[in-house]
Amino acid sequence: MPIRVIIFEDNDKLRESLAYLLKSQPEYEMAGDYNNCNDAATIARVFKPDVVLMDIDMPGESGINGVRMVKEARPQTSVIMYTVFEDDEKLFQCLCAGANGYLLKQTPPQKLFDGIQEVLAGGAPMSHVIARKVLNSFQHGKSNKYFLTAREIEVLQLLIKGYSAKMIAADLKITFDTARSHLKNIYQKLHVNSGKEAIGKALGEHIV
Amino acid sequence: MPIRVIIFEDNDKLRESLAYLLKSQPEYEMAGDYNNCNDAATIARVFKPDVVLMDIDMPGESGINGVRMVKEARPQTSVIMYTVFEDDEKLFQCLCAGANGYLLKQTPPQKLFDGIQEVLAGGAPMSHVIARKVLNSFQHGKSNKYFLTAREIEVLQLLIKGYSAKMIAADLKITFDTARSHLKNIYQKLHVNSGKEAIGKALGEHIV
DNA sequence: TTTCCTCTCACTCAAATGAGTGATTGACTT
DNA sequence: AAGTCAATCACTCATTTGAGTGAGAGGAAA
Repeated sequence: MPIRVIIFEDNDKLRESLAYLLKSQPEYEMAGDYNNCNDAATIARVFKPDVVLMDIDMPGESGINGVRMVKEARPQTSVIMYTVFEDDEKLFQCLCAGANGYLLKQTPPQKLFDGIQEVLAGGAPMSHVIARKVLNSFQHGKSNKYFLTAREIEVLQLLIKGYSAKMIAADLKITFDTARSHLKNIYQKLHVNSGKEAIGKALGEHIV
Repeated sequence: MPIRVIIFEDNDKLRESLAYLLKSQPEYEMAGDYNNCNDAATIARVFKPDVVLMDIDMPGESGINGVRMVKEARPQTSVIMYTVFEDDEKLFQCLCAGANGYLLKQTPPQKLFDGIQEVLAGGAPMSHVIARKVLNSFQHGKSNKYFLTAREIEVLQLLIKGYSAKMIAADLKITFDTARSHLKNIYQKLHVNSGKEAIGKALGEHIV
């Protein structure tokens, strides 16, 4: 019995070439390919795919919601994210939404096929970079979903105590500029634009 | 049966004149007067006072701990704080420690006697200023132990959302300077020196 | 009536902050 | 050997912030 695959990908060329590749392999059956995932739930229910390849950035519903919809409609379907982005935040959201794998588009087709086999075997195919990030997120005890480094967490903790950049620098025995550099990186990872927002987010989401 | 009173007050003159006043009234019995409350627990247990007059700022154990000790040693003893300070923070701490009344030292002796009667009748003698503060602290739903005004709470909530002074001003339709004015007042009441600290304290102590 | 408090607004000044950019080092991976 | 990444440091620039001080208007309380 061939493996039923559905693709959600708004880039027409990429989607079609992927579909062509899969169709050319006897062990796969293309059950459909779409340039948006607005009806992902229905599609999953009707065509009962074994595997879904899902892009993240698509017009209309994002692939993140796409995962959610597919998984709610048909939990036994495996969903593999297939995207150029390795955005930490989106990565985490996809995993929370129930994605079973996360491959970057730089992945060569053969690896993609391997990934499909792996996910069907109960595995979790991930690009190396992604895998490390996921693992790291569990090392630190907290819910470090923004992938802050150990040093950045230190800095964030001091920031929450109300320390200024100068005080943080003194406390950690680093330069003023280094402290500010860490702060800037933290703000980026947390998607905020100020220390105040960072503190609010950190305390609100129990990052530290 | 005379009312047994004990005074804890480090100002010798004030303590002695209070003691003298009380001794001159037949309905009161001075059970002791001390310039510190380090042994307040023992004293309360041994002399079983009906009422304790307690200063806040004393060498050694503070009057705040004094209240706690007396109340733990002998819960049926009524404790009246008698102090020059109307510091919001200390006021709150005293109330939490179990004080039954809070009179300012500007209170004339006659009012002090009235207060003693009131507390024995199950009342809660408080200077007017104090009374209002205590009431206000319950109007706003939260644990507003820093006596922030309604407006200040609004501002604080926006601050926690990461708003800058400029954004707060726009949101509340007030001037930039007024917004900053509120912020400065909030920092004072919260005993902090920056918005970051204020956010930390507010979220940490569930003020909002 | 007078006092007190809250909210409002204004001005100044030094310091802190956010942003942008770039560079070096060392560790670890591939 | 080449590449990636964390951590370190540096310099600039416009903006924001904390502080200090002062003041007026309206309302509630004594």
